Amino acid sequence: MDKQISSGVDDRPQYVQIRDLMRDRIAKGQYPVGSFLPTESELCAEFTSSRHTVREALRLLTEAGLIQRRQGSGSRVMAATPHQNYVHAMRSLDQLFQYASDTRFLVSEMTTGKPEPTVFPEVGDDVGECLIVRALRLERDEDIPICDSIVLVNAAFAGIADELEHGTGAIYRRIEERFGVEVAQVVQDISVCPMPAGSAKPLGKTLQDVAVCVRRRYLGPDGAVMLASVNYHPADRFAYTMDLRREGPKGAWS
Amino acid sequence: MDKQISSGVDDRPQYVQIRDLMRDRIAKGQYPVGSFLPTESELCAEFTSSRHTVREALRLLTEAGLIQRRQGSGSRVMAATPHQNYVHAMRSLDQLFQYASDTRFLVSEMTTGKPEPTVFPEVGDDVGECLIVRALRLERDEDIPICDSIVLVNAAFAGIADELEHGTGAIYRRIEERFGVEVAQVVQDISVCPMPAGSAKPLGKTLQDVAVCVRRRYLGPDGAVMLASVNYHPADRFAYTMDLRREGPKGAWS
DNA sequence: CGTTGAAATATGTCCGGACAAATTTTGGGC
DNA sequence: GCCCAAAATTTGTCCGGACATATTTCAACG
Repeated sequence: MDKQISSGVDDRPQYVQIRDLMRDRIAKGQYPVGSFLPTESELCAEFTSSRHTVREALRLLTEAGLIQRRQGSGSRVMAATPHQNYVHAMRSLDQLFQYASDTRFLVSEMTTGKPEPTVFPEVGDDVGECLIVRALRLERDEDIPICDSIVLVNAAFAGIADELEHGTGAIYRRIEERFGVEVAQVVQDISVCPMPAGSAKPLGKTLQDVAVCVRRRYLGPDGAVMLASVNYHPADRFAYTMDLRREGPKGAWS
Repeated sequence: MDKQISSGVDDRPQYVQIRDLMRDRIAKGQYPVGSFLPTESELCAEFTSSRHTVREALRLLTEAGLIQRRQGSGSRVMAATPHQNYVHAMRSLDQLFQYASDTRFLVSEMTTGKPEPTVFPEVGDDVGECLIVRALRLERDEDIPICDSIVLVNAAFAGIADELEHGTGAIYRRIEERFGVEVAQVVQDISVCPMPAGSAKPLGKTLQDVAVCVRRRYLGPDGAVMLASVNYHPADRFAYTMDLRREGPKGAWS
């Protein structure tokens, strides 16, 4: 059996377990914002893990913006929960758009028919039968939904339906590989809107929350729409911070 | 002297040198998009480094979105260059906030007191009396409100109150000029939220609309908050479209 | 020819250790 | 009390190794 950080069976990697435990402690205020986490050595002792494993967990907490680390000083708690507070590299925003390769695609509905003009106003009226997929993207190793998606697949490529549920990676890329075609152009439209009724529940949000809506159209060399998608993201994932430091004072933690 | 990955003196960490070298190779097409990088073992041999060091470099390339790694498979090149499109888009989004120099500042309320912790959670509890200004920014030559602002001015700089209503330009800049101090650091936090009740009416919006919230803190050299502001923008000003016409690299757009 | 299962391959996880570099703390001198 | 140098502390970098797990390859089989 795998080594357990806390009681109960948990076959996830140790560093994920440690990260979650520390994240919970931070959220509960056991390590208040502004305070310092125990040193790596102390965490190694507590979890009976190697320094490498502990550092891996601390690195995840750093990327999540919960802590900041400084050589010679320690690990300081910067926020109690992700994405709401201040010092967070802009990199994280960029990473939000790289989710396709590393996430699970959980299909909840798959039908064929004409797309609703209100859902896909950009594809026009002259389209015929399409494959329409409703799915949730889940973060790797977690059950956290990244976005609720409605995907429209041109009938010519409806053959990928059988591998949508289990495959990984971007759908357009699999279409390219399987059918030997190439996406020539992608148009993306980003806006914010109230959380749609259909997306609130699967995303664990309410109608009072806000969604970031990302619409994409993938066009072939002939200009025809190969693929179109509407993605509703929980807006709080998009909060980000820019540190516009000008030659900051050395001792000052931002 | 440190071990050199390439010729010449370079005191940066090995994994940074390896990352840059691999990044250049990818950019030059030595490892084309879609191809696989050498295995970790091969890279260890080439650079005479440990696997840990090579993996650190590969991790950085992964975070940059240049490669994608899969257990059992290898490291696949996903893009020749970092995601310029998104970076560019973020920059333009940021430019939308460069309004301060060209807008009118319409003060509706000016008081002194302790800031509400819910409005300015980032300044902490230990602040004393501050100057608190509620104002609307109006587009130049128009009466269209750009955003609803709540500005917190450190008591030490409350003297600028008299010129707030008529001056132009960024407030922090005027504080710098008038008091001979310098802002050492600016931290900006962007998120979206439902339209706050107090901002809906002045902005001509309803509670069902969405607001883009921009929070800024201007810190002095000693780390003290000189100025803090919360700005609520009508979200529809921020919808925008990107044309990601692709040339060559098949990035991970999803 | 397709299928299955074993072997080879490649990355993921984890260990223990060593030294380097940055920061903080300590203590002596003024 | 303040300043400066030495010591202690803490994270950063790097090494070598081991086993686990996912994928690919390939030969044997039907």
